[in-house]
Amino acid sequence: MSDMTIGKVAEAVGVGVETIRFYERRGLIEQPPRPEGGGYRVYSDEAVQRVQFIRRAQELGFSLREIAGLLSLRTDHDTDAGEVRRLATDKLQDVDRKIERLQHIRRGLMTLLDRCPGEGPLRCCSIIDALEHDERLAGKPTKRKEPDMQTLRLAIEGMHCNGCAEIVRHVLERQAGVKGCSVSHENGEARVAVDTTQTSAEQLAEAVRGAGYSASIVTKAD
Amino acid sequence: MSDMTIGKVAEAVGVGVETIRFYERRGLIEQPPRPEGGGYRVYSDEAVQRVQFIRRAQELGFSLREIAGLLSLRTDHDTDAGEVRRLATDKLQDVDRKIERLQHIRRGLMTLLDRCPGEGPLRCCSIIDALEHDERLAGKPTKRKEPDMQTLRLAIEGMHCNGCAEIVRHVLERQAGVKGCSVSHENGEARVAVDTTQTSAEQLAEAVRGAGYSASIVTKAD
DNA sequence: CTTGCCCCCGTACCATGGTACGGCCAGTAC
DNA sequence: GTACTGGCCGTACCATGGTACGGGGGCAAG
Repeated sequence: MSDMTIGKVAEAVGVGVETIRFYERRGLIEQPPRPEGGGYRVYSDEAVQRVQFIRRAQELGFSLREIAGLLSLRTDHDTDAGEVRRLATDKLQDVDRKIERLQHIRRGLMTLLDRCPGEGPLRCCSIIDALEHDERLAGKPTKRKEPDMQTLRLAIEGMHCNGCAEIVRHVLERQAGVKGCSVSHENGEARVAVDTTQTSAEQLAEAVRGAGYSASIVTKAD
Repeated sequence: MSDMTIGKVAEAVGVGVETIRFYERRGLIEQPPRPEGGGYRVYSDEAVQRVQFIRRAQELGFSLREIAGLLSLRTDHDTDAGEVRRLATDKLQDVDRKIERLQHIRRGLMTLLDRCPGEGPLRCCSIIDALEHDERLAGKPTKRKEPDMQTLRLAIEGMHCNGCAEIVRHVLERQAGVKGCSVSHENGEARVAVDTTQTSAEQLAEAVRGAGYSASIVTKAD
């Protein structure tokens, strides 16, 4: 398996030869040893591993720049696993933001399709109409007047690990009006920054219960 | 309002001057009339409308190329509204595919974070480990062996308008295993296409209740 | 009539993740 | 030995949606 040419590596991983050279230029993989005078690159199994690492990380949504970071963390033996975890949670938030944005777009399209007759002459087309004149499209989701931000605290039982805390955090962050929150599995507590014109401590607690934990209100909105 | 320079138009719409010239180069807006010999561009209100049209369409997820198509449809009086609707539904599917892809990524990240200790030396890091050796990553979320798709029906009370129906739809679509659903505020009913190996009618009803509506099961999985 | 702001144009550049091309050389198979 | 496959290298190019820059000119107010 060792001593492969670039073409073999590319085939093994399922990418193009040019792609591997591209990763090399980007500093994601180091130049493999070569016979002096510069003949063919000679790759080992590790190189294949490395390229697969890159591909898997890409599937998780990491950019090449971020993957370069992951790879150097991996090599650096002082790295704490918490650091990697932090990168992963950052990426999760990033993905959530993208999903949120797409769902906003989705709602817009649905609204338009809802009132679209679906046929007839163009001047009846509600979609074109909306794009031309509309304040409704931008107007509808923007009509949140004067948010009232507060920080609420919930006591939560039943979280066994950080994974649980993570789940609770995501449940909370999905709630309307929640701008951010931190959940500690050690303390059994969540602190939630929330716009109380859009939700209440009760609703948040209920959402957490819906995810299978017990929740009670420590500090509620005044 | 008429006879504006490019800067005024840009300000009115809230984009950069360069952006307008860029749209012009792309053929999205035609060269406005100018004094012979070529002085400043003179824009009318229509130009502002047109740029706003472009921006709104972008907010709905259309690319500039697609917007060029929409604009020419708009000008062409033979266009049937059905054509526009088709473009919008195509885009909706497109958005749904992107959401689907992001949710796949999301599930992968969550799986990793679930089994991550969150601290300790790097060799214990399950995330790096997974990226290095894993078939599990692709394996875990893919190990949905033989999904069992069914259509369930829920009776839902408390939906006052299409906005409510929309909320319910989104709550349902967030549930694991839900592939699609339609919610009618008139009928007080939701039909949900679901993989019953991943969730149940009860869970879905509970999710709807969590959003503040009452839900009962009309047709459950067999 | 001069100052100063805005606009003109063409071109280059940003990030992102590659893909393509052309001329040349390494290695191998017959 | 020679033909052929495949690797080497630098550079250019793809789409996407702009942003930046520099040298020049229009236009209006003071």
